[in-house]
Amino acid sequence: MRRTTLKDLAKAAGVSVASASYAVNGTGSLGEETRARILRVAGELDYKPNQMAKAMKTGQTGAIGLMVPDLTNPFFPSLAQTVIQTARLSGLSVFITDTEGSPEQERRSASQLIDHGIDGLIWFPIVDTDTLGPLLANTPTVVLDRILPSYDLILADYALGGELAAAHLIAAGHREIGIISGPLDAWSARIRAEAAARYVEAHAHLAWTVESAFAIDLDPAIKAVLDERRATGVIAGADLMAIGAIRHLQSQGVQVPADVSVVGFDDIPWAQLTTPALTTIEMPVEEMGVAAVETLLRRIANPKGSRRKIVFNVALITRSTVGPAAGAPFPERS
Amino acid sequence: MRRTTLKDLAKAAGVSVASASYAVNGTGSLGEETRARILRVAGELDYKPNQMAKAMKTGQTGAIGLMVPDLTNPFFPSLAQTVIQTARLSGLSVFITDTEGSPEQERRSASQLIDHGIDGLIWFPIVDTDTLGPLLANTPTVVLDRILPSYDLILADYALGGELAAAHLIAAGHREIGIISGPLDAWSARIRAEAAARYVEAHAHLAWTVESAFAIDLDPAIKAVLDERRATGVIAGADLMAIGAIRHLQSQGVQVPADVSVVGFDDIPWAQLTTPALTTIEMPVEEMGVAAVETLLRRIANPKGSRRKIVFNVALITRSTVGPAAGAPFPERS
DNA sequence: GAGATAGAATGAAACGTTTCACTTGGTTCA
DNA sequence: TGAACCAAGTGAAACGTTTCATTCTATCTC
Repeated sequence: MRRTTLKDLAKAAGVSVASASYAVNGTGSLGEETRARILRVAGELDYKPNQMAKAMKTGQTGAIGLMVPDLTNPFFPSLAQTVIQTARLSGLSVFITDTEGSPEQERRSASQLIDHGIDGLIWFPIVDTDTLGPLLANTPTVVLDRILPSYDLILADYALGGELAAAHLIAAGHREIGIISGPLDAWSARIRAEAAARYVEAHAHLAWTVESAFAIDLDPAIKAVLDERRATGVIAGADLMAIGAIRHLQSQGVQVPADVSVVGFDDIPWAQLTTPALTTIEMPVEEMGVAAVETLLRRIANPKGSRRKIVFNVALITRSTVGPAAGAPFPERS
Repeated sequence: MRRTTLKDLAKAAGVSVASASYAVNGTGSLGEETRARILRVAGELDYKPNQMAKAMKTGQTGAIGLMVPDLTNPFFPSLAQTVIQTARLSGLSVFITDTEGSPEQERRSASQLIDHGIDGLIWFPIVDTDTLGPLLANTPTVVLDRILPSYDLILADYALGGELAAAHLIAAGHREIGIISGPLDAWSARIRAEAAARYVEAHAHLAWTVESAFAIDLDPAIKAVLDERRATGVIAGADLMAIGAIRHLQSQGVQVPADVSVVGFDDIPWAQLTTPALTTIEMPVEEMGVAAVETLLRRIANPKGSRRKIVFNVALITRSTVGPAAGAPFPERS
């Protein structure tokens, strides 16, 4: 009833344990016919190598970790899915952990993963500081969406995204534009907001900027700013916040996009579902997930290679939350 | 630069390897003061037990698997999140795998997980047949939302849910009711549809039943049935399908709920976001996730114990997709 | 004071692999 | 003919733990 071990296999095939190991792994130098015989017997006995023993011997577990800040943010399940699928192609399993938006949890999760002996880690950090440096010293790691220079980096061109969003609103005639940024201690949020702000200031007027968590529920303070109606166009640093803003505006009887236009960021699946459907900046989640796994694999194979940084493109997805600036309450400036 | 091993620790503390092991694990019989000293040295050396070696010796990896059909269905990330969090409380890590709605993938995933040596498995099967029986023979397993009698089962009272949905529509005056069921080879879908149908037939009239995948995109055939407008009330076997139906109806100029009322099932996070917000049947995902982990832990501790079946309650969440039956095109009966 | 007893600590085997170093026997070649 | 070589196969150590069986020492009991 015990699982068959290499020793059982060796005995059954009448060879040494070493030969059995070589046959199973396709390594070593074995006669064509012996190898075939061993493999046949292995099939009959339904031999499956014990990964734990293998892991202990080789130090490789065949598992990688994926740390994301919040699985209920619909952005992350998409990412997780492609990571899982891509990893599977290489026979790797994926430990997923939700760091709950907290650097301490991040640290706990990381050390738990490392204790379990992962071969590598794909990490979507909460903030821009490398809080995990010493912990990850021996673990090949690729970082998503944050600038931590000591790792391989998978990014998207968020500066472009911010400009695209701003340009789109301005092209629609909006002159007073507000920005709801994500937490500024996160690179992706900061760069989006900065690029958008710069563009707005150059071509129109920046009415206000506020900072928000990546969530649908907006702070009362932010709602208050929205209620002042000083901007006819709003750029949100994430679709979740855009949706939150739209819902709030609508609840106050403000029409989107007739009264206020909104553009989001991320193109989460929900973005198509809202009414009106959300105009937003799309980032290639699938490609980023695939790139993350591939880069990790490369890093595992060659821990000392030079760091890699891959930047993906983003694109404006035009749906229905941006309309022409109507009854502009402020004087046009040419 | 090598990680400190038990042997290093033993040498540094001037004791045997065995003592070191006992001290670290709090087992064996050691003098109070020796134990303390070893632990202190362990702290200084930052000793971390090598889980792989431990796993090989004990056969326990401290990891569990979670297999779900589709991570992009927003129902599952919520589940995954609670499972991860609950597991973490017991120091367990979670392998997540997406079975992509396919029994073959399910089989592949399962054997991959087993090879990696999981201590137990939480499984949300695609269909009702135990396709994995032999594979899982030695792996403690709990099954969610399907009736596979040889495992521990975590369920919700979907029959009640179906009745609640039907009763709600009927109470609003609807007499012609259609059902969009999930795949009938899945228990949860079947039982919802059957209970709803039974209730409808007893108290009103069942206009039609169609079967759909758990997805937003509905078959043309289903859209055609919707277009016939033979029902003023629609019960969908999942929120995703309900949303799909509402979107289709709206695209045809049909008002929800003025012309047609819809109730969904699951109460996924999106349900609050649609316009109008979805009236649906809520199931306690968090509690189910927690129960799944707890049941699994119990089963791991006692593989031979009697099977457990936990059934959770469901509740109707009233939002805005159900309204009074207007201009009923069919004669009221009674 | 001798034997028994209990607590404290240790030695070493075992878990299932991988892999280095080695043997064996046959072939090649000068 | 024999040295050299090669391919095929083997033995055994090692990876880092856990844990059984054992030893040692000090204390207790009669």
